[in-house]
Amino acid sequence: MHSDVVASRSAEHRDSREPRSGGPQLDSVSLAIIEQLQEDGRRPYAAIGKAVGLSEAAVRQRVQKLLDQGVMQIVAVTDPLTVGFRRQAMVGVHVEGDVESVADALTAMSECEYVVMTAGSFDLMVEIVCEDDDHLLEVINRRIRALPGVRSTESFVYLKLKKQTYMWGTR
Amino acid sequence: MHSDVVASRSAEHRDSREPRSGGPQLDSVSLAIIEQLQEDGRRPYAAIGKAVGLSEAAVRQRVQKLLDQGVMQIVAVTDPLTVGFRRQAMVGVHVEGDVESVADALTAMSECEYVVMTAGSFDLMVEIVCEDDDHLLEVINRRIRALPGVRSTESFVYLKLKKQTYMWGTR
DNA sequence: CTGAAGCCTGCGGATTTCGCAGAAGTGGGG
DNA sequence: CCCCACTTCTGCGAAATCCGCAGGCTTCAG
Repeated sequence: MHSDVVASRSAEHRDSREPRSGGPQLDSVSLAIIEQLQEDGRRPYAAIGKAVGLSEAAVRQRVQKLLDQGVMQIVAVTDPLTVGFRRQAMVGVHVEGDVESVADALTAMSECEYVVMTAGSFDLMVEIVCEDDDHLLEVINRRIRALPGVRSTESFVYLKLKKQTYMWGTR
Repeated sequence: MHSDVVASRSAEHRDSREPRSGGPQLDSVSLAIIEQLQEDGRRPYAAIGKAVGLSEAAVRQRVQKLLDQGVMQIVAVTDPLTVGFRRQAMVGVHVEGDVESVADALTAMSECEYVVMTAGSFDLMVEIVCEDDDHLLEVINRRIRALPGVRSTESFVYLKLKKQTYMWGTR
C-alpha cells in the first residue's frame, strides 16, 4: 500500500499538474500547514499538528485533501544542472491569434517545464530544460517556432541559477 | 551490483542553500532516488530502496546527503494564486558592471523567488511573487531599479500559470 | 426534528524512521 | 603487501510515525 497516490488519481480526472487560477479558498490553518511543508516536505504530521494546533489525524486528512485537490504537491526539486540537464533557457514567445492554444501545445512538450501567459512584450514565457545544445536548438527552432500561431521567439540561455525557493508565506 | 560509485569524492561542504552550477556528479542510483522523490516527496525509504535496489538505510543516508549538499530539497509547492499571492511577474534586468553582485542583491530579497543569470538581451531574469499591485510596483520600481548596477528593467506580469512541473529525469 | 455532510479526535496495529555497529570496497603511504 | 583512513552499504532493534476506523460535534437543508 505504498502508492496511495494512485487512489486519488482515479477519482477525478482533473490533471493535478495543471494549476488552476481561482482555486478553493484556504483557511489560515491549511495555510499554516502548507508553510510547514514548504520548510520541510517530510515533516511528520504530529509535529505539524503541534505547530498549527490540530491533531495528527486532522493534519493528515487536510494534507491528503490538499494533495487530492491539486492545491499543493510534495516533491523533490533540484538544480537541473546537477542532474544532467546542461542547457536551460527562458523563451519569450510572440503569438498571433489564440494564445491559449499555443500555451496548451507548449504545455504538452516535456521539455517545457514552466509555461505562463504574460502581459508585456511577450505573450508567453516558457522555461526549457534540455540535455545539451543540440537538444535545445531542436526544441526552440524546430518545435516551438513550428507551432501555428507562433510569430517569433527570443531566447535567454541560463548561465547560472542563483536562487530557487518555495517559501511563499513564510516571510 | 552497485559497483560504479565513481562519484562524490572530496566532500567539500559548500553553502547548501545556494545552488551551484557544477555540483558533484551523481551516479545513476542517486538519480533514480531523486526520480522517485520527484514523483512523491514522502515516499518511504523502503519503497524507494526496492525500486532502486538498495537497502532502506542506504537510501536514507543518500537522501540525507543529497539534502545536506543542497543537491535537492523536498518541499511543498503550490500555485501562488491559491495561497494569496495575487500578482506575479517575470522581470528582465539590464545590468552595467558586475552582474553577480546585482544577482546577489536580488537573491536577498524575499519577493524574488527565482533569480537566474542569462545570455541574451537580459543579463538577469527574476521571478517576483507579490500580494497585490502596490506590492509589485514597490518591489520593481523602488527596490530593484534602485540597486546600483541596474540600468533598466522590463516586466512581464503573469496572467495565467499554465504549467509547473518538477519531473526532470522522468521522461 | 432528522438525516446527511464535513471536520475533528482518539486509539490500536502496521509501517517507517532512526541510530548504531559491523562488513565490504577503495586508495594511499610505509 | 599490509595497514590505516575513509566511505558506503547492510542488518537490526527501539522509538516514532503513519494509517484506517469508529465516534463526537457542528452546520445546514428538508
